Amino acid sequence: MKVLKIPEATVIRLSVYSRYLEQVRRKGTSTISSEEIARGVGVSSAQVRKDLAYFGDFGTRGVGYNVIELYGHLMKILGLTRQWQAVIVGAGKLGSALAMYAGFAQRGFKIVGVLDSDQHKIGQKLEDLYIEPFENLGSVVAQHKAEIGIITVPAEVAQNVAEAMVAAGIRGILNFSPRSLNLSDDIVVRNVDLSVNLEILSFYLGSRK
Amino acid sequence: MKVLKIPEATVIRLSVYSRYLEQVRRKGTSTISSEEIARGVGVSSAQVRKDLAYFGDFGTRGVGYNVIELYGHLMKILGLTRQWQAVIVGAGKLGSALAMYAGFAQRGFKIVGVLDSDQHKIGQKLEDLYIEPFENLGSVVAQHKAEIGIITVPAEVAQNVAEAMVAAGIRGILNFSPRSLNLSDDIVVRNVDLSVNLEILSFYLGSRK
DNA sequence: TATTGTGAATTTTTTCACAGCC
DNA sequence: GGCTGTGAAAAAATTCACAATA
Repeated sequence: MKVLKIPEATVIRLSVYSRYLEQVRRKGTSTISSEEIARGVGVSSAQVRKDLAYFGDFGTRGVGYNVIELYGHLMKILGLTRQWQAVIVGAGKLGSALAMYAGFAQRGFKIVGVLDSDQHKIGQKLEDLYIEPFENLGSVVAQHKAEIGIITVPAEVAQNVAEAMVAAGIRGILNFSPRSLNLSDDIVVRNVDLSVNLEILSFYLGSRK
Repeated sequence: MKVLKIPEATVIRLSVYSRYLEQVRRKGTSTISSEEIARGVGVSSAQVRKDLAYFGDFGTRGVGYNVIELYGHLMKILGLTRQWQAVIVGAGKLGSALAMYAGFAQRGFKIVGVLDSDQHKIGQKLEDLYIEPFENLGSVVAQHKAEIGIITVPAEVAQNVAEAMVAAGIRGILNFSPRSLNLSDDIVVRNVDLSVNLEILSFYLGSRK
């Protein structure tokens, strides 16, 4: 095992492996081979072994991987052995749904604030949170030590919101707006443009009939 | 220009270029260089030219690309000059938000049905749609000629829902559940696991401080 | 025997750099 | 003079294939 730059595709797959293992673990299986993991998530077994080898020798030749152990390693690698605090800016349909989405909490991501600049939305309740004025961003981030920001505002204001987040101390941004953000490169950004994903389906559907 | 296999990364970028051009077009700019597009979306200009070259010679040497023309080409390539009908199965937080999400309609994707098997949800109104029983899947798909299915159900039932979609005639699936789907390979599948994206942020945030 | 870990080979993707053209 | 289109070069990611070993 050598330490070097990890392909982003590897990081994505590690996250996928970890969920698959979580599920395998619940069934009580104690040992698993790279071949089984591969089948479970739809990649090659060599790929699984290569991905894992970036981080250590987790398996036993002739036997496979201990499910609980490997799961633990992956959670550690992914930084999921702690809780992360996140704020959402943009309390439209998507932002509100994400604020209440159970999937995030299950993996240790806690939404500590939902902000918007629309007077009509401010004060509305989303489960146990109230929508707050965007101006509160700095204090919410500071108070809850949030490090992750989720952007669900229209494209036109995404850059401004991103800059405000960075000024407030946010270090990583999940950007649902269809606008590429221009930020200092010590800020980690992931773009999740939902329409892009439908458009990719459209491309492949269109060209095959 | 040669016709050969298009990298998926290229398809993703084409979708991103098309949105950037839409925005440029609204400002009234008539001509744009690969360098400007590159800056606008955060890739290299050679990448932009290479991506476009898979599909044709759209530019003029010494001048650049005609914005409206190039936009039209991209929309055509992506299969977005028509409307697509889509059904959503799973009317939880996420599914309900997606059903009302304006971003899809803006790009020609029309949600024609939202289905769930929970008696408490059936009959509820989501803007101009009513949540229908999952059993209606076949008839909804047939009636509206839906070709795209969006899965927002829990992991345990995702595979079943996917198979029912395929049986109903769906050809492309956007899968928001954290489970890899096992389907005949003439079905186009895109996985959009929202937690995976947060976990990737977590990985990069964790390893840099 | 079964399965990992990993160099080497292969394939894919990106970048370079410049001829060709407006 | 400026910018595209594209072969060639470089870099990155994946697959192969097998020695190592429980």
